[in-house]
Amino acid sequence: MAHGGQPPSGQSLLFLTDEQVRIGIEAMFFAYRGFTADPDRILATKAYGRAHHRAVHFIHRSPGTTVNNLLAILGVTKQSLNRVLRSLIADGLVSSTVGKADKRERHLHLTDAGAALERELSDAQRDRMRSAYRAAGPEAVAGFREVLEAMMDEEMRHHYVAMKDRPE
Amino acid sequence: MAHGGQPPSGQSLLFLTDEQVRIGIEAMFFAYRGFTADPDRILATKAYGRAHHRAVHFIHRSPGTTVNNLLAILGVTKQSLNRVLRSLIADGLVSSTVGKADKRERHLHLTDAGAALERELSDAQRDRMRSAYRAAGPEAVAGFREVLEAMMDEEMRHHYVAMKDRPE
DNA sequence: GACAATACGTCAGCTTTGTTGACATTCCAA
DNA sequence: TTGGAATGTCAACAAAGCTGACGTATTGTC
Repeated sequence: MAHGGQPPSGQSLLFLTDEQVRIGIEAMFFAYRGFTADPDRILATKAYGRAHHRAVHFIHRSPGTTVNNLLAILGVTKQSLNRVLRSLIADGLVSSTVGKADKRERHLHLTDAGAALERELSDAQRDRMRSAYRAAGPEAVAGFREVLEAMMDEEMRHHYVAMKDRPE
Repeated sequence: MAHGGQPPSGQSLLFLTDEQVRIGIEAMFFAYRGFTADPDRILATKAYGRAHHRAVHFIHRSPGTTVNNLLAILGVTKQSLNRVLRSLIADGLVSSTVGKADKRERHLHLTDAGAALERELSDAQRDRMRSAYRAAGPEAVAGFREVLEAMMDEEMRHHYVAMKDRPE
């Protein structure tokens, strides 16, 4: 199981030692904290949480998406998502309209106010991400994304690739 | 603020467009889910949660660490950490010993049972991380870590660098 | 047309993990 | 000896996840 300080089988595999992998694990932990810190600060002033941010983000990204589709992307139960959507709709940030082809479906859109919140949150998160990108350089960014993509569950990778390949 | 589809000022800055940065944000979101998925599955069978995993991980990493130090690394309140530590101590996974130099401090160590749990969780998480590393290659891994480090808050980066530079 | 499946919403109750605030204890240091 | 730091505990609460059950509207199928 490759425990302890055993030598790697070749020079080119040094990056696969337990020690190297552990550093990556800790990097993910500490970086994710930074990743969410700025939006969290904004949300705390508005009685919303990270769950609201995620919903707003993906509704912005896929306008008109259905509840079921959002459920699959976020990976939570409908009861959990419903609680979030209810407050966003009640506060006039998200609109829910009955589907034309299939009237069972609800299509979700951001209102102007919802779009404003989305932009405020995204700006904060993007600023940090952009700084990190600039500090690390384009080749590092390419590697960053490759490793993250390889780390995803199969289903999440499908969602990710589909969104990535669809221009904004 | 670089909104919309405006052209970047130069070819080399293409990776800094809002679109590129947004892809990175979504990659972080989806990848973090995979990152925690395997340990979460194991923890669910043991009446523990992610908070227990984090405590066990960093106690393993810094044997004898104090409660205060752990608090700074984990970034939670002492009450929240205390709840987790109490159950780990009660279950015989962690030992808490009064400090020799400063008897106010408690030094935390994993017991044999605690070390066994740590290894079980780390093995699962490392397997996925190692697969991702192998799939992406050493240069991608270097970029991955550069971007993550640049994304951290200043204080977290200090913790990270200190741990990174201290061999296991 | 009857009936099963789907999409959505909601109620109730529970868990984990975070938060504040208040307060006691122990110990070090000025 | 007194003040402050480190630790721990109790209580109350909130965010955000979960399961299970149920209702309604709509759609697809036999």
